Amino acid sequence: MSSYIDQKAVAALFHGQVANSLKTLLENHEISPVAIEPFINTIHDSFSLALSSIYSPNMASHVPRRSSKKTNYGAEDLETYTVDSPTPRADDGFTWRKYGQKKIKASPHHRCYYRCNAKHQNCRAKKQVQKIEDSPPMYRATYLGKHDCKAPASVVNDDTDGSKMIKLDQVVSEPVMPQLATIDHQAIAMEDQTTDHIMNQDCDINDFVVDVDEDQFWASPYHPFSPGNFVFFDYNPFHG
DNA sequence: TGTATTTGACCCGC
DNA sequence: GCGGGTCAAATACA
Repeated sequence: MSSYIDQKAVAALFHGQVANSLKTLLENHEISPVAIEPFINTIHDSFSLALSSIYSPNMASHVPRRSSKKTNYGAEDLETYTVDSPTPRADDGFTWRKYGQKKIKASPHHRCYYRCNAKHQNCRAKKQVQKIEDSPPMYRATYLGKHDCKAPASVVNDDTDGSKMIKLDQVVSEPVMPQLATIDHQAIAMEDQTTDHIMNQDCDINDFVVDVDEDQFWASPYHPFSPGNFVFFDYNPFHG
């Protein structure tokens, strides 16, 4: 458990290395103060996420846990995990279709039910979103089951120095791949709390960490400043 | 007109 | 019976 926490914190800190890009842009006078804001938000949120990963009592919520209730109407034994976020984000890389909303007794807020809306793909993944705090606003998304559909992002190999590159199929305003990391054989979703801020400011920065052949890294396409370019933050705590 | 959302009813486990 | 999850008709919207 602590291993996962450390890795998540490290991952978030690596994410904060977007500061390097900001530094370069500032040195070259390439961007305006307005354009800087997404970077600042990214850096700020990355460190906040890192700290929360270490200290937050909610960190246990990121651990995959079995659903205690056996409803789901014939669904298989689903592995679930939860992600807390200050925004009720829906753009987590998949298209979700809302199919229900329920008032929960134990909470003053409604719980919303979504299922994967992948076209022509019989995906049975589901998602529940519920507001768990008012101030500051905090939402908890519970993901149930695995996606049978193809994620809207693809992984391609890069010939250079063994790096692997994430290529988004969608660009601005399209959903962002959720940050799925597999650590110790546990599926863990790492919420990118920064993406919403950035997306809301019409800045196309999509960041995610993936696990490919046990090598983890950040890939950050920095549109519109350097369209088509990806910045890699090699991250591999195992190979230190 | 097709698609997504809303919402009350129904189903199921405890 | 209660509470949570799902269904499906009605409604909204592009």
